[in-house]
Amino acid sequence: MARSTRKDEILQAALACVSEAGVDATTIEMIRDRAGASIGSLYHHFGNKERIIAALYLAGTEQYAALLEQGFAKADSAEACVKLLVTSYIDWVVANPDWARFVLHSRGRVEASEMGEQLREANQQHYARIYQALAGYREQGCFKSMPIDCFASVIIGPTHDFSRNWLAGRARSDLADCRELFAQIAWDSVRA
Amino acid sequence: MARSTRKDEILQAALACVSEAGVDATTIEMIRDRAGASIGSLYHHFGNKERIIAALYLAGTEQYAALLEQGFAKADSAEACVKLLVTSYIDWVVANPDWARFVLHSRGRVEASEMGEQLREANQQHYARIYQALAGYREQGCFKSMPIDCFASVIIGPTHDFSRNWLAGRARSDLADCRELFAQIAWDSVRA
Amino acid sequence: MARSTRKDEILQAALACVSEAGVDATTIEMIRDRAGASIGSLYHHFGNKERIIAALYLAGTEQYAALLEQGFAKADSAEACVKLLVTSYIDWVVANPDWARFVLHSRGRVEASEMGEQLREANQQHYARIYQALAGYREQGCFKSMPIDCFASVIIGPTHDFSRNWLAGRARSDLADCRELFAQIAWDSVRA
Amino acid sequence: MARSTRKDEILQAALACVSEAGVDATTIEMIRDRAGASIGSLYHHFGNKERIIAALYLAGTEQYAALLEQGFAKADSAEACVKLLVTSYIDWVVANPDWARFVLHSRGRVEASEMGEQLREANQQHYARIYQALAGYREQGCFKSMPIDCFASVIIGPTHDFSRNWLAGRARSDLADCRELFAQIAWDSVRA
DNA sequence: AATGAATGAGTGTTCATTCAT
DNA sequence: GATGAATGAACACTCATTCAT
Repeated sequence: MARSTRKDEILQAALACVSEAGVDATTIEMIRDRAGASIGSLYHHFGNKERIIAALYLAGTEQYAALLEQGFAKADSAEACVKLLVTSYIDWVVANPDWARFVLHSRGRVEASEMGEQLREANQQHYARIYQALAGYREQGCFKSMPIDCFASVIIGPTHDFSRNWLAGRARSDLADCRELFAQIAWDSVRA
Repeated sequence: MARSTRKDEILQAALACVSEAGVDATTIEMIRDRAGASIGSLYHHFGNKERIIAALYLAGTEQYAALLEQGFAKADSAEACVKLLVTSYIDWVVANPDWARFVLHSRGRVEASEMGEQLREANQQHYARIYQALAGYREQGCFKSMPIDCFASVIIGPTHDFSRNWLAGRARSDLADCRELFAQIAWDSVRA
Repeated sequence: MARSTRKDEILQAALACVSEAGVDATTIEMIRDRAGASIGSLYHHFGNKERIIAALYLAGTEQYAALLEQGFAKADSAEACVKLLVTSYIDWVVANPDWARFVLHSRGRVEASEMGEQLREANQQHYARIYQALAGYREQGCFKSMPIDCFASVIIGPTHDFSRNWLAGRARSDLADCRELFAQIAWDSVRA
Repeated sequence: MARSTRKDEILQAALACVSEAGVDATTIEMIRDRAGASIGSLYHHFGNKERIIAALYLAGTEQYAALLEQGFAKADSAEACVKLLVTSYIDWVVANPDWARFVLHSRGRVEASEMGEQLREANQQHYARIYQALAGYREQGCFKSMPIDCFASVIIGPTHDFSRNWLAGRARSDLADCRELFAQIAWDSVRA
């Protein structure tokens, strides 16, 4: 999709830096060094640091959204949809731990940045897509009645929490092994 | 407990700064200004910025641990214990949103710091206390069988996730109103 | 040899500062001010203060080494070689009092620094060159028998000592006027 | 002589610090720590850092002066006097390497300080004493004719130079072993 | 599109010194 | 005499950003 190799190289370098050192501790110089590019090049392509971080964030969430979209094509029941939210998230985290770490820890900062509006918009679309997929089942009374924001946290909360621990190296169990468990619990927690 | 007024003033100022601006954006100068102390005084009492942050973190988690400890005194069933974990967490977050925001976002940074070992130790004790409270019920078969780290995430995950959103101003519902809901779901998710 | 004007300007400014105030009392700001450069520029070119000092030191010793090398081309007797060590040192000090003051007072500090190894290497080459020039005469028995390190101090010691005093403004006599005296004494002290 | 134990303890601690780290790198806090005293105590006894350093310097030179004075009592010839200057210096350096290192490297700084005048006075007395001891022999024509400041450097220069190298760990030979050699060379260099 | 020298406000930190107890 | 909390000017250094080439 992206033609400019340079731009992608920079983004990859930025991800590696951010994953190792955290967003704040990552400097333009570190990214430049890792990308094998010049400072001028970074600024030519992205304008400033904030926009590099934002681009990284959006690229990360797009990946997950794409994975989810694929899943929705086949999910033909309330149960399948709910479990899909969990399993596709876990699949994405397992496949992209660096992206996941970054996205999980940088939401606040990107939201507060110059690019926050763009992010919130993307996020809204993301949630809208999910709610749209579930709206029918909801009206049919497939789910326990609860506020929509609680509903989201009940489904994905345990997965988020465990993923954070796993990504931080604090978990004993392997995330991939918990796929079915968390999916089942999510479904049990929200089914009517 | 703490005698030194100055030290506490500094810590309070640091909390306010960190809560408004985030850890990285908080400068020594901001804390100094807010505490009405001198730079030298900050360094006399804490040595460096990292140690101020770590002291803040430990003070925050101690509060929650104390609250939990009170609750355990009265919780006399598996259900009560599980629900207590949720409700006391929510109560603490609602009562101390600044501490909560800070603790929730700075764990990684403090763990990676000079004081990380001390923190991990405190954390271990914290979890040990919780597991000890639940161990008896576990052996009696009160809970679904699952890895211990998943067990923890299943109980507290939805609460953590929703609390994050609420603290970031992204929730429509009020956290306090979800107290019983999350407690009940936690219990339903882990009961045998 | 050096192309970068900026780098040389900074070094010249550093020499002036160090000569007036001493190494420790010289601040980056003083150098920056005198060089008419920005702080960033200093750090862009040298990395840190220590490396500025080390670069200065090496440049200074290179000058003297070059002067000595020129002299060796013409010195064709033991006496000429020994006297050359004294006279070229005095000539260098008289011509470059700032460099000399700095080199004489900062050897320990540079040796103890990050760049110490590089300095010791340069020094070793310097001494190796001198010993090589004298080795032949030594074997022919032109010199009194004494340990090599004493030999060096006997030749250059009075000159070093007086140069220190002269550079510190403590000498009544002028260094240049003592050229022949110290050269003759050096030769008399080591000749067989 | 000094009654106040505290004052001496502080001075000893200062010497140790200065010897290990250098004057500039030695902080009041380091001295305080080593002396087992309080900051207030240091300032009570000495007033400020500069005066601690100056006191240290003067104590060091007094030691050497006392040693020299003892020697003069027995030295009854030009040769004995000249050799005494060398041997008593070497004896003092060997017996007090820390003091020697400090004195050798801090003269300029102390001279430039608030206490500089006091030091210069002490120094003048020191040299006056030496010149007085040699004046008679000088008039008798025992020495080569040369400026008085060159005379001093010719006698003590090799010893100073070698002592510096020895104290810095750069000498192969041991200083004590060179006692007679340097004394003899000094005498040979200045005798008529 | 790329380069990298130059910029300078801002950061954490140090440390001699003061002074109330 | 002794203590140590408090002070704040001064420091080395960082780093996002600009811009001429």
